[in-house]
Amino acid sequence: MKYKIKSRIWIEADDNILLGEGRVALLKAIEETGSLSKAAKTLKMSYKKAWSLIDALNSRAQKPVVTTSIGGKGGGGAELTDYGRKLVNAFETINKNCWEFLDQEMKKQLYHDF
Amino acid sequence: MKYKIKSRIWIEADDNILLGEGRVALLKAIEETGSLSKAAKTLKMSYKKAWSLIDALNSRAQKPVVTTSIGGKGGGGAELTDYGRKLVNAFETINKNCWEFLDQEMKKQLYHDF
DNA sequence: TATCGTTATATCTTATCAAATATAGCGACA
DNA sequence: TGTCGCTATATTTGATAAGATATAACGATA
Repeated sequence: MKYKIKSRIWIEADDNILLGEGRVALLKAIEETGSLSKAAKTLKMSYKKAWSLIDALNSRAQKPVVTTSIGGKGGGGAELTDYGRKLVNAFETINKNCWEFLDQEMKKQLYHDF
Repeated sequence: MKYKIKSRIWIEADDNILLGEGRVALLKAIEETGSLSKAAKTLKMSYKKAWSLIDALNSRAQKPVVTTSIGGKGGGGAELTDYGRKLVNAFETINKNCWEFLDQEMKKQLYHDF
């Protein structure tokens, strides 16, 4: 059997994307670097795109996910809120469980044919 | 809770997409109409795109999924093979199960917060 | 053998999205 | 008070995907 099953999950709020794999990766990079611009750089993403993603995320989430500061020591920065960390953890847990579930489902089907 | 979880699954063969929701919808339309061009029309898709999808599908699948004929009564046509029908059924079963699984997973997380 | 609706394919144009560029403003700190 | 790296935002350019258009070939049927 050479077939592989893949998946992509995301969370929506009011029919708009709130959180998907890309935003989760960005959130994790923000947590590691403490800055939106550095996070964007490590993900080889434009600052603008990173900012847009976080802006949409914050405006649609029920509580702030990322807090930012301008100026001051180091020029400013960005960091996750506790709520943001919870969201990331929940997303990654569900995503991992989904992969395992789908692998099982695929094996079930393999008993039959293909 | 206003958050909703969504998903998209697909099957790959040799790191190329074999079957996803779009192609499954196309296959079902082919089965209903007996023709690639009519199927494309009902899905508001260009014939070219439909043909490309089916061409990729047939060339990557282990067995033919769609058979076509040119000329003759009605000008020709397209129909699913038994193998194609099995693929469609397997995909839709897995997809439906995945949705249910994710809804459950989401509820588990809701016990905690959000 | 002319007609018809289909498959099959190439080419060109358009639209959409991503990327690049530019610029303003901020506040700690030296 | 000048510098620095960062956030925040608009605008322009470029690349890639999608769409439109055109055309050939095919075989049953009348």
